[in-house]
Amino acid sequence: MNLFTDLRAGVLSALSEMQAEGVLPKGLDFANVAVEPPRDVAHGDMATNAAMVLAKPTKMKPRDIADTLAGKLAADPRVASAEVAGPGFLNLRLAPEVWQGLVRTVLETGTSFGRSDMGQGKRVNVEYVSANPTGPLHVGHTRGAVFGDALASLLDFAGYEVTREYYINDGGAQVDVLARSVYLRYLEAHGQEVAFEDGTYPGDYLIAVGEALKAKVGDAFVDKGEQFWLQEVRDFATDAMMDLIRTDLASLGVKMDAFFSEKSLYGTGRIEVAIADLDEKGLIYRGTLEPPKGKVPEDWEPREQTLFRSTSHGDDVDRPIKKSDGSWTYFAPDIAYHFDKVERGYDALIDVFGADHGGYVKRMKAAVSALSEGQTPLDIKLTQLVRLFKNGEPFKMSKRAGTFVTLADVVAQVGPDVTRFVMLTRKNDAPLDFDFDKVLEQSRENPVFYVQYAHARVCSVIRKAREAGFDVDDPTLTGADLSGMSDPAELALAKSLAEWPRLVQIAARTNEPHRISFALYDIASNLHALYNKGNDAPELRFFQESDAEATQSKIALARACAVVISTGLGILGVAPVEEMR
RNA sequence: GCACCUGUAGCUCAGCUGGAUAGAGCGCUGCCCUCCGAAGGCAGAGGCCAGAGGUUCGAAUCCUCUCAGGUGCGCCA
Repeated sequence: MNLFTDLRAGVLSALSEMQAEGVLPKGLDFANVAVEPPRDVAHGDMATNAAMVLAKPTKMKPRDIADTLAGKLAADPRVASAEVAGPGFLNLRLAPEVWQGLVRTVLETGTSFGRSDMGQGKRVNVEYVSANPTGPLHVGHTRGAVFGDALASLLDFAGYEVTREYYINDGGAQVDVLARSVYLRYLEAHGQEVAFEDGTYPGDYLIAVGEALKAKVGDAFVDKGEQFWLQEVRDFATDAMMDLIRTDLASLGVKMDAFFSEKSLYGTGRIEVAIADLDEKGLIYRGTLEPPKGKVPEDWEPREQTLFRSTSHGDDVDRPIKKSDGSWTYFAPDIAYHFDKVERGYDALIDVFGADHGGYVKRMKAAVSALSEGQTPLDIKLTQLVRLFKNGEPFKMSKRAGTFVTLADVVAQVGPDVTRFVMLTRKNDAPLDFDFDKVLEQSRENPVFYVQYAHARVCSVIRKAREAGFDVDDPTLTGADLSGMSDPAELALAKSLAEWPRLVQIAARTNEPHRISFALYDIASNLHALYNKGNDAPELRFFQESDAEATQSKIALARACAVVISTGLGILGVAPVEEMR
């Protein structure tokens, strides 16, 4: 149920009636007719732009169309009044029963309120995190992980069939570096003095891996050349790193449906197949790229390479898929990976990258467009930097200074729920400030607290009513008499709940889960406003000590609010709290 | 030099498929607690939506150009 689409259907049927009566010509396009909440509440509950949209094609005056439409809509029992305003807006005021019915609907449908079939079961693959398996996840990864996970849940809620996927970059040179670093720790575990030079990972997290390797192979690799151990240590180390990463993700409540190994593309002909597909389409050729304009690398010299004609699918320059020595560039396995995703038959692909991969977007889109012949849309969401603060002071992250902040650090300090919510309080393409102290503050400034507090308040009221012996279970609340719900603060809260299904759809359509956080904040502030109003107006309090019926009717609204907050937090992957401590 | 992202109140940011007088929090100003719902509440001031053109009945939103900040730019992933 979505009040706005319901009302829009009413508007459309009134419009076609007008066509049947000859007031409006046939064959009009109603696609741009919208029914939306007006920005200014003084304009009513709903507004439609129908008259203005249709004025031009019909060569009629907007106000004439609006007047006739108003007459028709006034006959709708849901509409209390319909007024023409401004340049031709039609403002609708809805009958109180509509809002009462809405609260009942929320209580009946529970956490399914706002679910939709918008996605029509289409299969979407959301790839996120995909961090190199060379160490623990840090703060930047955390944002990508939270964003991707919430987006996946959001799309699921909007009726898509979602796969959450992680691409393991275990095929490149960085895993050789990892293997050598683990080997050093292994030697260390055997009592040797080792030095970590440039090009190795000195992090402490590899000490345990070195020891585990010793436990597994004993001294078999000591004093042996790389050719004896590199491959095995590489596999051992990447497995260990992936275990670490999975543990990190689990601590945030992120669980992938699939892990895809880059390594599985090498030596199996899978890269070759993907490239051959592009070759058949005439998009692979040998050539030499122009040097980049402006700042040219000092060692730049023209080289003939194997190139992908990505410019034919919207890229700025063609991209190399083979290095000058004939080996694959990193782009080649990525093409093969996306080819695999296309072949798996997804209706849409989404990649979540860090902002530093921004330069990679066009070529990836070009590749998917070419591989799927334009059939599989790929949306790439970039998550901007996270700036860390402590007590309002910027907190620089540095591997060398040992102030490297990992996902595990963040979760350990503020908990998974706060971490997730805060990471979703900005849109993905804006930088995010994360202050370790502020996110734990209990004040209105802190959206996490504010939203959780709203939910906890409702729970507390319900507990109180139960202690008084009132029946405030959901089935009872659903049947409560809501006819007394008429205070502006009550109606404002009900209206913000009515917008929930619409907001979910907008968020899903734009792939922007942060809209959920803002919607929840809005609902929470309406609840707090109503609660505060109860200070001066005792008749508005949710808990009416001597009146079970009034309590049930008031709590029905509060409970509906809690249900929606809980639903929204569920999409964000945050557990609602029942009391603040 | 080119590409992508960003630019909205003093600060941090929302803003729907283009819709009416552009919103919130903080900060600022002024009111409101003996107790029963102040981990606060109510009200107010504060804007050339970076700038200039254009499209439109209508632009913060779409197009072009300019300016400022961030990110990236063949043989790193």
